[in-house]
Amino acid sequence: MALQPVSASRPATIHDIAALCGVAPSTVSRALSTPDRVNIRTRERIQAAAVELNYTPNSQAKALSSGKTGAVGVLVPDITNPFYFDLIRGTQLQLKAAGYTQLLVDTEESDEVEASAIQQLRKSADGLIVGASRLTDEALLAARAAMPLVAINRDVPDVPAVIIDTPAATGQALDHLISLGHTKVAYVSGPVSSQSNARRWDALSLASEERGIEVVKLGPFAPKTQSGAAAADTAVHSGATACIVFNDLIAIGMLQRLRERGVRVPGDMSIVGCDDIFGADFCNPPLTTMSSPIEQAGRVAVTMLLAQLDPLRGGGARSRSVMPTHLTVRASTAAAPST
Amino acid sequence: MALQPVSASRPATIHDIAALCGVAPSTVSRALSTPDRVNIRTRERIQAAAVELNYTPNSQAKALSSGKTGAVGVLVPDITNPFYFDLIRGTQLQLKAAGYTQLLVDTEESDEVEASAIQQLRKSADGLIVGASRLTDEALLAARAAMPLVAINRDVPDVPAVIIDTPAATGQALDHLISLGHTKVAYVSGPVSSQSNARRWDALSLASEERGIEVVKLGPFAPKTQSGAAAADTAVHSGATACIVFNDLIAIGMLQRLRERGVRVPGDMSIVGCDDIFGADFCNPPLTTMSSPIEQAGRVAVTMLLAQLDPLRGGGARSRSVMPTHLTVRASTAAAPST
DNA sequence: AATCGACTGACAACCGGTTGCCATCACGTG
DNA sequence: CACGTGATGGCAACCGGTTGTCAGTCGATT
Repeated sequence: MALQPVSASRPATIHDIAALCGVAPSTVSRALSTPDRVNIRTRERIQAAAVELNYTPNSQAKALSSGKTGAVGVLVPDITNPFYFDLIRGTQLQLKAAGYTQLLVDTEESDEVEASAIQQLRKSADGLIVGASRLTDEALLAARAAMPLVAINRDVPDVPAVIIDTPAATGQALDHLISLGHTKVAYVSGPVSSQSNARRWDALSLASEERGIEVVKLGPFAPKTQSGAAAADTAVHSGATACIVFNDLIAIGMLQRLRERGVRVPGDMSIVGCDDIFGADFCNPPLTTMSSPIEQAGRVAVTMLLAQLDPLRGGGARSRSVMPTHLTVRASTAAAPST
Repeated sequence: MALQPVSASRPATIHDIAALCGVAPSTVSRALSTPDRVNIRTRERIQAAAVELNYTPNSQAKALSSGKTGAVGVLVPDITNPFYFDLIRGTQLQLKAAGYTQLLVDTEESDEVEASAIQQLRKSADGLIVGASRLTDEALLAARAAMPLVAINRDVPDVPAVIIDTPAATGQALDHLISLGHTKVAYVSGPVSSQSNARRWDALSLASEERGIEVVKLGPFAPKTQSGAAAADTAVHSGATACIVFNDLIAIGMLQRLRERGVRVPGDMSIVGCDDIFGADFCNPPLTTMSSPIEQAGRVAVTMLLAQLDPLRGGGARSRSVMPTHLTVRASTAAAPST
């Protein structure tokens, strides 16, 4: 595509094209959106004029009359959480490929902000992708009833969702720690309103029971590096020799605090993070963590949403997609200290 | 605000309210947007009905008739670059406070994508914030002529801009390295299309001349951690004992590569990054870098843009804002190795 | 009491498209 | 040659608001 300069004059409308070609505006509309409905010669004249006038359809007007906005809202609790970077990139790529615009909203980890954003977006978006919703099951179901929606990391019956299966990986993480000789493990938990957190803890306590090992729950902690200091102190005090941490942000914060306190990682304490975010590979020591295909999850969510929007093309749309997760072992885990 | 459940029925319009109150739609419109224009009793009846019907104005329709979209486009070259996280958060916060919606677009470091995004946004946004534009000066000026716009880190006459003054900090960085005894310094450069890169190099070569020290230019390299490997190898080969690097992403990548190669940082080679992004404080070793008030830059850009949009309120709107930058010394710089 | 103007509400046009419906026309068929 | 048919283009209503204009009401002024 040639680099069209942005002209300063008023953008062209279908009326301008119509006047230039001596046809009715409705014919222009058809020539551009339902080409078969118009004689080929007229159509070509119109298309040429459209190019000449550098015509771009007004998306507002289009949305108003057709009811389709061509936009999809993407809600995330915290834009600055690197976890969501990859998610956002995934949705952005896939939406763009399908000709949709992404409306990104930061819900600030608040159910109220989230609810009002959804309300707002009912008019301005065709569908929604909701990351780690803080809404109640009922509210999410209601939202789903009002408009096409795909949840990410939120498991509610009848709400289409992409689930990153970190609970399954917690078993792997625990086995990894057991194989290193750890006998007392702590789970450093995230926000209470996070369903991922609950699911992960459930899976972990079940797994620990099966394996006959003690796992204590610490927290909750906010999913930020700054929370890592408090988490680290609590972990040390708990007497555990290894921690499975809600996410890498907290884990990285713990790493820093532990170093300050002279607690060696992994010598004195092993740390397992979750998500394998940007930074997990170059922090000190590099973090053993549960790797998630986050960007792919974003792409899958978009695909599922578009299938809802356009059932014809979507075909056999899945309403639930579970993304596998695996443990990436780096240098923050090692044999338990000998007592 | 109460948590309004999202209802499944068709959203209410001013016509619904009008019917309920037995007035004309135009009166409803005025009651809500020009309250003074309507008798207080009618107004209150209408407002009550609006609340009861859970009315939300249709932003598309509003945009179409009023010409104001209530949205601002924010263009960044790469969403997954942590530098832009902070910028995005800054713009998001400030825009939201002013009642605007943020339309985030990733231009993929491409001038073509950027130009077409701007073209697209002319209709759907009231103004634009363009981060690190890849456009030519002329194209950017033309865009500015077509719609309100604030550039970030792009210095073009007559284009309002927020400039993060990293060039000034390069002098500090160089002095820091000189004081540590370094005599051969390399500048690891970023993309050729980046104006920040050019400005930084200019400032650096000027400063080096004044101080009578040799600075060689390496690169260009893409602003990604993956480029760090190539950059590190080139830097080692150049014989320099210290590098000032285009940004922290490349610098962090270099850190990793240098460790792999057994080159000690800062023992054998000192590294200075730029931007102080997420991760610069916890990489290994923690990075000496030029800290920028990035989130603040985003907020300032929004303020400047809103002043353009609403000259009445904006008052004495500045058309250029320079954000100071300072050197944050961490552990990636130390005395030059004795030969 | 007549005049004036402020206040208030309704009507209708408009923003830029989409779409149902109808009129026209050319063509093929019986 | 009359008729049916499909292709093609125009008209007008509509999406949900905004806004200019006008008419009616009412109190105040002279």
